[in-house]
Amino acid sequence: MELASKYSPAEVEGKWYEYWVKHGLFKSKPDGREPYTIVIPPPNVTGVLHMGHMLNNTIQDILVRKARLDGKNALWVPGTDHASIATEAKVVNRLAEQGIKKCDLSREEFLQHAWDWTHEHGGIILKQLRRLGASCDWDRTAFTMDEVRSESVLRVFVDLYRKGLIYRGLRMVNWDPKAQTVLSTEEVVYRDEKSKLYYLKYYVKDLNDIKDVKDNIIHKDDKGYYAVVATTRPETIMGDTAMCVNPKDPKNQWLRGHKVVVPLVGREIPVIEDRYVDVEFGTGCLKVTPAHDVNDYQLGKTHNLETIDIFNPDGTISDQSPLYVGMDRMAVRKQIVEDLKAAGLVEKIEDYENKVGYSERNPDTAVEPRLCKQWFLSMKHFADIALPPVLEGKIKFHPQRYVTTYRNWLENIQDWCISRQLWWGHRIPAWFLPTREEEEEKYVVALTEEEAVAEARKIKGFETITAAELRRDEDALDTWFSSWLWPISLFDGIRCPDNEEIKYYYPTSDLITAPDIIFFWVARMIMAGEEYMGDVPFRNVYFTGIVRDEIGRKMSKQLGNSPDPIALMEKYGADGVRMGMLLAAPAGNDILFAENLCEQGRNFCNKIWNAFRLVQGWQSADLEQPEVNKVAIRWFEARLRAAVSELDDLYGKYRLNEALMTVFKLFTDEFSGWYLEMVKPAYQQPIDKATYETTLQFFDSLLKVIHPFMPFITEELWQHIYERGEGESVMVSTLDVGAASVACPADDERLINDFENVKKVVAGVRAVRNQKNIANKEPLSLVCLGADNYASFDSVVKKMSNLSSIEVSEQSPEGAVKFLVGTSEYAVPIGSLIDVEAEIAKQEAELKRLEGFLVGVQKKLGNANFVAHAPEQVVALERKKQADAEQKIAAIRETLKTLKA
RNA sequence: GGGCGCUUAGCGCAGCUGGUUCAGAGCAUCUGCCUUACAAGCAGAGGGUCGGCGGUUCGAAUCCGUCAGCGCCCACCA
Repeated sequence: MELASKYSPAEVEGKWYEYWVKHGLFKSKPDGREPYTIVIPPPNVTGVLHMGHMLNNTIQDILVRKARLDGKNALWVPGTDHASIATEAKVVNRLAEQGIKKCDLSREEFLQHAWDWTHEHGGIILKQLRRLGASCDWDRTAFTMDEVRSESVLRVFVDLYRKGLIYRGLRMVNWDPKAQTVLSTEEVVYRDEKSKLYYLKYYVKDLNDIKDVKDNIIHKDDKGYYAVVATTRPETIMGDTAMCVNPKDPKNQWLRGHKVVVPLVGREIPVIEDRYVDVEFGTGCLKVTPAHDVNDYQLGKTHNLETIDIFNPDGTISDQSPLYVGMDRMAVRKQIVEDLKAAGLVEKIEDYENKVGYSERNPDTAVEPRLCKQWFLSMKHFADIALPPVLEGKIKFHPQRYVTTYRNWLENIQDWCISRQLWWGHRIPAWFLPTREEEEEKYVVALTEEEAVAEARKIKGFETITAAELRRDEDALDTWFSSWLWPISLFDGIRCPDNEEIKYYYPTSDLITAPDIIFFWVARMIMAGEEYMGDVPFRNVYFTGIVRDEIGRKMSKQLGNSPDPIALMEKYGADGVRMGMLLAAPAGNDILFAENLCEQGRNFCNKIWNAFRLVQGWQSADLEQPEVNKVAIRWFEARLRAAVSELDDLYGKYRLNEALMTVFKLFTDEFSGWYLEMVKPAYQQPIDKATYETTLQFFDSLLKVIHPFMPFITEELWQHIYERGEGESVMVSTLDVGAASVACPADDERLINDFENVKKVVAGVRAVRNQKNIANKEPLSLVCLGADNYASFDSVVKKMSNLSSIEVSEQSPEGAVKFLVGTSEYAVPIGSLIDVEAEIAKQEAELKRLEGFLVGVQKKLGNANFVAHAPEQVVALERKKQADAEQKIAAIRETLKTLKA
């Protein structure tokens, strides 16, 4: 078979992916083997693959493929998330493009549109993952809103309600005026913002004269006495129902017991006193708007203040306000400042920097604190059960430092607001009973309408109620309220807790995710796992970094700095991109992605491809095995074994980029650069059978070792290197590097170490060629001065540096360049080519370096304290260093003597 | 305001409980090679007083303190 000199991924990737799927190689069923399970962090159902997914899923695929090769029953479960708020926003936008408003549609009609959208776009991202090589068991593809998952969510809601952990209550919550829904505290992102601090005048009512003015700071103008209130949000003054000062504040004593007038609005409000107010901030006077600020709400409760909600859900001013009704809050801020100025009610305006909360999903929308009745989950209990497994190491975080983050969050946890004013999601299984307006609301929580009716009939006065009279809560649940069940619900462990699958696959092995959802998702999965399975949902959590561009900016659509993953894969091949991603991704650090990293991946593919071309072109014959081949094989066997055990260690520590680097060097340097060059027969000459067969075995092993990182090219070549049966695949093969048969691992180690020195000898000769411009074709000879310490590798040195002979001599020949490897000295006679001056300079430089080194060692050994305190081995080592250095120095002096003679 | 982490070669990083000639590999750079597997390659080379200062120690990139710079997370000061 004639092969192109370049690997072309496009021709092989699709083919092998189909092959894997066709033969069900990604599938898993419970059996007697040890399970290895990963559940995918479900991407948004309408999402499109981005670089973050690429990184995350590459890592998952590597781990799952590695587990398969280790003979485990590996399962990677795919699925998508309905992403309630994000998807609903997209649907609303699309409808808007068609001129349809959400409010004009019934719930059913809207949901129909949402499902249409889901069916249209849903799964695009999963198809894209196939392109990457993701070895998911696709038959198990789940959706957080499919039947099993939905029923699980509702059951859990009902269960937690009955356990008293879910409650409904009026609380100050975070409101997203654009999405028009409440958000959890975790969904609010605070950003530093340059704003203004407005100092407004609140005139004091009925105050004409002030008696005791000591320490007080009093403002007065021709309209009378006034207090000054600093605020960043002047538009909320319409909701002011008090002004507050600290009772201990000396400068504001004069305001105690008075009433002040809200500027522009004209409403009289009392001056209340509370220690909460910071005396140092602004003027020490705080305006209190209980409806629109969390702290003000608390003050309002303590001081029994009126609450005036001046905002509509969409962020416009409500008719509760005397002014600006119907205007948007942001517009009002501008307008009211103008109006206040015009009325002379602004004392001053200062530049100010403060933090403003924005909706995580609508980054341009400032969140509005709002008083709302919502459903909450009590978190204390969950924090209590979720903390120990992580602190005790039953779940390991990689990197470990996230344990602290996790603990801090759990120790200060707030109740979770789980209701959302959205339609796209799991509708809350609560039904309201008909009540009169002034009555407290009555409701029942049940899995179905029938059960709800039954429940309702138990309530006194509603014994004959019918389904038609019940009104189901319109709201949906927070998306994460379904995601937190994912590792359980995927195996139907909520509905059927004793089924075979959940018992086999749970707890899952590894979770691969980004650190920004540690609270949203990771922590809550642990809670749900402990609550419903009584066990952790996974053993390890590997936190990936954030994918940034090469100058460190977060990749985003707005910046346009995010490459299209599909285009990248077309250009470099999926394997190349996988390698590129991983090269940039040390565990726990952000990854600075640059396209040239994919180039490196592509180049590596090419390297493997060409190594295969070489081996594949060999003809084997019944020849005696040359000595050099025997040595090469012994060495590479040892080298491969060492690499395999090193890899196991690195995988265990989740240092995948280092593992990849190990594999890369093993193949490029050790195998291609050394092994193949050693056994390579002369052009068009046959190779002996034994070497040929061993080489194929090595290649086979190497492909297995590389496979988790680069599944496609390894499959392609693995299929060609030997005759394979239909359905066979490198991904389910087993790796045997004969580790068990090694009588003495130390032998391997010594062999590898010796070989490293042999490489240095070869490099020494090559360096001579380089300096003297001696072509590789021209054979040289090598003289080992004193003794040939690596005589058993002579055949290697000869072949690799093209030597005609290796001799041992006490005397250096005339016109030779010398070099040291360890303490052994070598000479390469080059006759008239020698540049005596240059050689002297070089040797003298080396001499100087060694003498300096020797002085350091001697100083150390001359220090009585060192000799007395340091461990014996360390001292012995220093002595050896000294002896070695002295020996080398003597050798160089000798060389210099002959050079100068 | 609290917490966590980072600072080692031009770049992104490794260096585990202090001691192998420990100051490293990869990429980039430079030099020489189109040597019949691979120029998407091969053979070589240069490059860092391990952020500053102080301490512990016989010995510090490694441990401790401190300062500086950077980053992340959490927090209701208007």
